[in-house]
Amino acid sequence: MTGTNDNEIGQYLSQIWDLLNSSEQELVRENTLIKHFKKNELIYRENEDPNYLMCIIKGKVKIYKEGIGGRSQIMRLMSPVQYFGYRAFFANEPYVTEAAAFECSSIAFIPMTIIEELIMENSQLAMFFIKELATDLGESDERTVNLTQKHIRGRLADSLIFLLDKYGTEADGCTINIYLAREDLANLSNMTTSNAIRTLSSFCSEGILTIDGRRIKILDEAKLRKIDKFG
Amino acid sequence: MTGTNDNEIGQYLSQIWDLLNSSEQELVRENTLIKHFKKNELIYRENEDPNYLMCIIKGKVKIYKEGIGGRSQIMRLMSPVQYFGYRAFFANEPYVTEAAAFECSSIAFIPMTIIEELIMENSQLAMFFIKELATDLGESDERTVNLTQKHIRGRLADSLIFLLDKYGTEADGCTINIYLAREDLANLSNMTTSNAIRTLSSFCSEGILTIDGRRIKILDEAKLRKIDKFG
DNA sequence: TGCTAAATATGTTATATAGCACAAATATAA
DNA sequence: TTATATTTGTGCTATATAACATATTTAGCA
Repeated sequence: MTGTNDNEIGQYLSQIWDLLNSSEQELVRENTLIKHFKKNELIYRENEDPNYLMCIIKGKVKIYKEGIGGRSQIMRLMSPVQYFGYRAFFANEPYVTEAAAFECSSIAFIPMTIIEELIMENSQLAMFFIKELATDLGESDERTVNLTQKHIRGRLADSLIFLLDKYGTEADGCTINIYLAREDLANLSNMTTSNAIRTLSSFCSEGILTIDGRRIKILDEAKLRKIDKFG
Repeated sequence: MTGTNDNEIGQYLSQIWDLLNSSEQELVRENTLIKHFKKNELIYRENEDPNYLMCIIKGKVKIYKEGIGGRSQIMRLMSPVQYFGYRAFFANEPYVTEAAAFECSSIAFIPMTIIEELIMENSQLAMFFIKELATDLGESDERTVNLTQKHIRGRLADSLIFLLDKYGTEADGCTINIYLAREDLANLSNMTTSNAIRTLSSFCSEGILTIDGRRIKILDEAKLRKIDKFG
C-alpha cells in the first residue's frame, strides 16, 4: 500500500464535492490521501477503529463479515465512485466488517473528524449521508430475506444479477465484468464453494450461461431473473 | 385506530425534542398526531408511501418483511421511545417492510416534510438520524450473519436474548416481558413454527427456561448465551 | 356458557444442502 | 521450465431442517 497526495481530488469525489463550497473543498483537498491497494489486499479489518471516509476511485472492493467457523459472508460490493468505511464511525463502534480489494484499487481516505465537522455546517452533506445509509439499510434488509428464504439456485441467480447490475458487462455485452473465485461467489450467496460450483455448472447445462474459468457469460438473463424471483 | 391531538407531546419525544429550539418544538407540536393501535393492527404496509416519522410512545411494534410463500421475517422490534418508519422516505422509495402492533400501542406521527425541513436547519437533528441509521445498518448486517450461519438452537437462543435485552423482565426478574406467539418467535428466528416449538421445549427439558403458555422464564441465561455463541 | 377456530405440541418423512473425499485443471513460485 | 499449491469439478454420504399429519390445548366469540 502506497500513499500519495493528489491535487485533483475533486474529480474523484464528485458526489460529495458538488455539495461543498470552495473553502470546504479546500479543507477536504488538504486532508485527503489516496492509497493504492493490490489484489486481495486488506483495506480495514474487524474491530479496528473507523477513522476515515473511504471513496473507491478505481477497482473493486468487497465488504464482508467473518462468520461462524471461518465462513465469510460478503455483505456489499463497491465500485467507483462509492463511499464506505464511515458507518461504524457514526454508530460510534469499531468495524464489524472487513474490507478487501478484489483487484488493484485506488481509494481516497478523508478523516472522519473532518467529515463530521463539515456535516455540522453543511446540511446538504448531512442529507447525503442520511440518504446513503437509508438506502444501504433497505438493501441490507432485502438481502437478509433473500439469503434466508431463497433456495440455492435463487440465491446464486440473485448474486449473478447483482454482479451484472453492479459491474456491467465487457464489450461483448454479456460477460460479467468481474472475475470472482467460486469461493467469493459462494460467500456472496451464502452457500458452500462446492454448491456454488455445482449450481453454476447446472445453469451452464441449462443454457443460462457459459463458463470460461472465472469469466461468466450470461446467455439468458430473463431465465436467470425468473429463477431469482421464483426459485 | 383513533387520532388525537396532544399538547404534551414533548414528554414523549425526548430524544428529538431536546435537539430542537422552541420554535422548532412549536412546529413539531402543531404537526404531531398521536394514534392508537389495537393488538395486531397494521401500522403501515409494504409499497405504501412513507410520509411520517413514527415514534412509539406506548406498546410494542414489529417491523417485518413478507418473504417467499407468505413466510414472514421479523426485521426489527420497537419499544418506547424509538423512531421508525422514516428510512424509506430518505431512500426515496415506498416501504419495503410492514409494521404492526404486537399489543395495544400509541404512536406519534410527524410529517416527514416537517422533519426534512428541520434537518436542513438543525445539524444536531441530522446527526441524530445519521446515528440511528448507522446503528440500524450495523445491526442488520449482524443479523444477516446470525440468521444465515447459525443453527436453529443458536438462532432461537439469539432471539430470546434479544427479547430479554430489548423488553426486559417482569417483576420476578426472569420472565421475558413480551408475549409472542410461537409463530412470531419463529419469524424472528428464521425457522418454522414447529421447530420454534420443538426447540423451545428442548431448552425447557435442558433446564434453560420454563414455559407457561407464552410466558417464557429464563432460568440459565449463561447457558443460553453459550448456545447463542457456539451453537 | 358452549362452540369453533386458532395455537401448541409431537412424531414421521422428505429433502435441500453441508461435508467430505479425491481427481483434474489451473495458477503461483522456485 | 518444473514443482507445488490452489482452485475447480464431481460424486457420495450425512444431517439439519422443512413439510406434513394429527392430537391436544387454548383462546375468541356468538
